[in-house]
Amino acid sequence: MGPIIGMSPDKKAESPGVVEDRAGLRGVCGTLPEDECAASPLATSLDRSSSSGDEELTNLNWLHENLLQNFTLGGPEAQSSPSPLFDIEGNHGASVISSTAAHAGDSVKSKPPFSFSLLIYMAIEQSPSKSLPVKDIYGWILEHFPYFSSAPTGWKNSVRHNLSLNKCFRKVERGLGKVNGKGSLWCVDPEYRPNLIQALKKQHFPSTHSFCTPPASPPSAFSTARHLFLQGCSLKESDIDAATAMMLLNSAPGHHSDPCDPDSPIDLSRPDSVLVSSDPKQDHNYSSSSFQRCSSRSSSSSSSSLSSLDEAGCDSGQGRRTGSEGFHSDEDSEEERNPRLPSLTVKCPLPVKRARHESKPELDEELKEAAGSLLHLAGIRSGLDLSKRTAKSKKPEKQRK
DNA sequence: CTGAGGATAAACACGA
DNA sequence: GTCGTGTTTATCCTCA
Repeated sequence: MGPIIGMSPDKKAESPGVVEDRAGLRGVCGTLPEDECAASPLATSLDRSSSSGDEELTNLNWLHENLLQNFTLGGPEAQSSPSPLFDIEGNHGASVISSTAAHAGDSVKSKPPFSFSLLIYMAIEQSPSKSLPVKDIYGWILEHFPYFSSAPTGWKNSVRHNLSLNKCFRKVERGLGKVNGKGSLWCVDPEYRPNLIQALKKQHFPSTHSFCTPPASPPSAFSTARHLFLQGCSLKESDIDAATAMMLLNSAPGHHSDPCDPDSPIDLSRPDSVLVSSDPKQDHNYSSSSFQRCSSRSSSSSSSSLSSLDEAGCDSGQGRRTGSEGFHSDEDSEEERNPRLPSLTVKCPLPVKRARHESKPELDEELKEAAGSLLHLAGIRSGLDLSKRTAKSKKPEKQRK
């Protein structure tokens, strides 16, 4: 799936000048110590990009090099961290993303080599609270990708479009009863995080294999970067499959952290936080088709288990329409039956999923507990009336022409 | 050629 | 009424 990487670099690629680029670099350096910034690979990246032009967009050497350096900078602890990307305490993830975004941003005065989904993802992940209002997302993107400062305002529309359409992103109401007002917070649906990561790692590199089994001599710069990236995330394809299986067998509702609660970071090393399908048909997540192209050959093992998951109707429950976005699933119809729930409602890997593995009463109990906890965290009263909430959440039928 | 993913544009609704 | 935000639809482009 080229577009993620390509992102039509040629379309509006030529615009912001060096001055803006520098501005972008400044913004980027804001995330780094000054001395580091001075000696930063960013500079070289910038220089390189300035001199090499837009064709560099599809050349992710910058990412490779900078990621490598970033990991090096991160030191042993960073590398040993089970999940640096999502290690909220350590914030390694933030630095990785920051660096990645920064390098991407300053390495181009043209469009960043990331899809909007990834940009949004990075923005949100970089925020302390792991949730941002669109405005801040705009700001983050502008800060790290100066290209957009001079780009037509349509990109904001695209951002909103992505937020709305992509299942990866969930809206979190800032206050109770504020269902449709301005300024909702957006967070990354933990269920899709692995997929976003996959999108990142698979970006531009069709060969999953190269990632899983890093060759002595890198087949390509980015595959190495991906490898390192994934090392950092402790997330490998095999892990994903294993995680899926584990989830089926062991996951308990209580394990599901509040997706939008910064205090309950998603540990990717935890099976239940990794709901990823490697199976193209069951993959209703990020860039399913690209995954299909990239990895379907390598993992059909998880398809059966995932299909049972999907059959059970485990979705975000938001009933987001997939449209032409990257989240197609066979249970789209299920989503339609299950219209979008208010954010912070229990989302779920849920019980339904495991209906075939557990007795129903136990299941309901767990569901209630989990939902109650989440609602409590969210400050929402927990009168777990899912059906009611579902109905309520259903936006008043918009009378569209 | 086809299908999928992604980008973009536009229209519309809603709330502040 | 305006603006920002969120949703939805349509269209185009690129890539495998």
